[in-house]
Amino acid sequence: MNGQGRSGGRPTLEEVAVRAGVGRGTVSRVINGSSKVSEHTRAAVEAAVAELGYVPNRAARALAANRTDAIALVIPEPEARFFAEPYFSDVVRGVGATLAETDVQLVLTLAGSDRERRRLAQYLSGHRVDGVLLVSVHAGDPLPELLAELGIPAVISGRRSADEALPCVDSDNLAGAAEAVHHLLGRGRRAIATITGPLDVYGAQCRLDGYRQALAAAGQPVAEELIAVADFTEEGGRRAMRELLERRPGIDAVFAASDVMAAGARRELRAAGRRIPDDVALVGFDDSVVARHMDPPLTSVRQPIEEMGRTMARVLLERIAGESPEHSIVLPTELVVRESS
Amino acid sequence: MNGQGRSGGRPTLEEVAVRAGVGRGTVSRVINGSSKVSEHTRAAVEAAVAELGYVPNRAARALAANRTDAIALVIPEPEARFFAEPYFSDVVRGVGATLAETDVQLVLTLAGSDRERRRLAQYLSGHRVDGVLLVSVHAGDPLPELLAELGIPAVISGRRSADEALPCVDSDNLAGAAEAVHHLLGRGRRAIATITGPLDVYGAQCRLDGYRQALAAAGQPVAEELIAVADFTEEGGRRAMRELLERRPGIDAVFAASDVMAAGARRELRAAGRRIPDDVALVGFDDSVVARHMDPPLTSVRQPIEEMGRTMARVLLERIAGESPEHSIVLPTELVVRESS
DNA sequence: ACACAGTGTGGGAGCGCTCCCATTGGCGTC
DNA sequence: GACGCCAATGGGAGCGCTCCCACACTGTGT
Repeated sequence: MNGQGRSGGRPTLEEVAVRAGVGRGTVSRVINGSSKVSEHTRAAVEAAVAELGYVPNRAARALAANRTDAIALVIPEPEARFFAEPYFSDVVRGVGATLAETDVQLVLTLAGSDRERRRLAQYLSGHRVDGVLLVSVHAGDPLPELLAELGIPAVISGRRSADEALPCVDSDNLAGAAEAVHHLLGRGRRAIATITGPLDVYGAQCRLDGYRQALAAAGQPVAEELIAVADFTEEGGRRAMRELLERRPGIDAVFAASDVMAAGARRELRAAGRRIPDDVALVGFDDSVVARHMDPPLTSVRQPIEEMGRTMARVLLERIAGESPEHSIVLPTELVVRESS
Repeated sequence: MNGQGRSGGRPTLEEVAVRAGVGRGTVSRVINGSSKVSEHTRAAVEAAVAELGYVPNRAARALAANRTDAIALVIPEPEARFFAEPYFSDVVRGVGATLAETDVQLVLTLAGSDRERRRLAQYLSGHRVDGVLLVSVHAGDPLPELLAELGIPAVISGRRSADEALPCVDSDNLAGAAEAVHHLLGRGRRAIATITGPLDVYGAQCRLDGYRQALAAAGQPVAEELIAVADFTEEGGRRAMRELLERRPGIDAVFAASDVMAAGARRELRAAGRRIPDDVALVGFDDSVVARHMDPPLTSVRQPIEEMGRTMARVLLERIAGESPEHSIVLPTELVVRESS
């Protein structure tokens, strides 16, 4: 269409300045949308930018301004796997959506093995990103402390406890679980069991609390024998279901704290000759693919994962900009009712 | 543990040089593992690096060396969705695994909407990455040409035709499909239908060819009425199945070119009162979560997605380094047999 | 008439690295 | 013993940007 700068390489700020008949500083001001530039000059610069097809050199900018315009999304690999399958892509989509409006790069960092985590720590020490998004942090994880120490802005999703030092964005695990149980009560179920995740995971704890609260709110006693602890895996869900059936054969509903565990429970129920939902109603959590394709399709609590991604990115950008927004954000869940209940 | 550089900020090359009692150039050579440095000097520099906790400033390096040490993974969002759910995370894991051994960053770029694709083109024009990984490129996509024009190294997965200009890494769609059909033949099935993806997608075409070849190899005629074209969606699979049953009620096996379409087909078969696998055997493609959790669990063709990611990254790095490795790599698939066949 | 803000604006001084040329010193050679 | 050669090293010159100080100019008040 037009010459992209005669002398070979990409055009530089300097060249734009010459072309527009102004100084470097002025072009820089225009590029950065900054303050005081006369309307006339601004127009001239913008024209020159357009003609030359000027794109700022990110490295030079980073070097001079001592920032990178990049944030890292840390994925603790092993977890990401069972944490509901589309979770990962949904988070990325959400984060991406927010970043699309800025000029910030998303750098993906996998930290599965211990070796990789060490690399990551090293990496972050190099201050190669302006901020960090942490997904599904685990109990003994040193990363949050490291980040705090290095003074790198960070936002967590899947907090480790009620009082997390870093800002958090989470879904309302408690309310979601409560809604699920409330729904089962509404269907006339009375012997409602629950299969929980590992209770040292805060989210799992919240879901159990939600279960308790919903029963309490309905004036129902909470029988401890109706609570089975599992580990978010299918096999764990199955085992838990077996225990529950042994302890209380009369169960007529199960709230599983994840779809995958619900899938395990379903297999066990089948094996025991229980029909779903006729004999036992089943509700899961996550609303993952598994839920949609289960037989019968599984009623499940949907988390607004993409929105969580968007929100996390937004909060992080605000933090980086030096604003101190809300410390903890809880997003509402939604019960998706299907044939299993 | 030790002082991280007394004067506040991160230590610089210069400071390491002073500390080691050598010149900047020498330190640079050591850092970059480059050529001629005496054993003695190298040791001194390495000691200084360790003591100071020196980490090279990426921006400065990028600016001076005119490279970025970053590659982009372009995700055409809308596609990524139905292209088997874990696809995305598996590719990322593979790519990450390869990059973990280098010092190259993975920058994630979503390009769902047309607007985003334009942004992306703009972005790439800025030469902000050393290379690009393209996943699931579509027929009319201008990206590959743009990249070629800009002279940016790139690698594609999911090529658009047999002779793609850019280097490709794909799974062996044809052989995978053939194996699936062969398997059905081995189970004694004779009226084997297939549900294909959109035939302007090269991979879908290959799978259909595999179906044809397997039948031909077994001396079976290929009846066109046993071929139904769909679109990789569940609903499409369902419709295709309905057509097939109308055209040829005696079908005793179906090879669907994706698990999601197989799920659609299963629903239709159920509705028609056909039992799986007793009346009709069903085989899918992708070996996604859907397959594992279907009822009955679905036999499916597994693609080595993570390995594809690893390979793509490897090939791209080689390209960037100026080597010209294999142009097109085809990775073997694997049939995972479950109860549906 | 003068001083004094207040806008816009130009351009020097780096940011921390790589590239590459110049320099050093040790050693083999005729 | 002078010469050449090469491995090893030092350090200047940028890379393209942002930051910020200094310098016009224009007005306004006295």
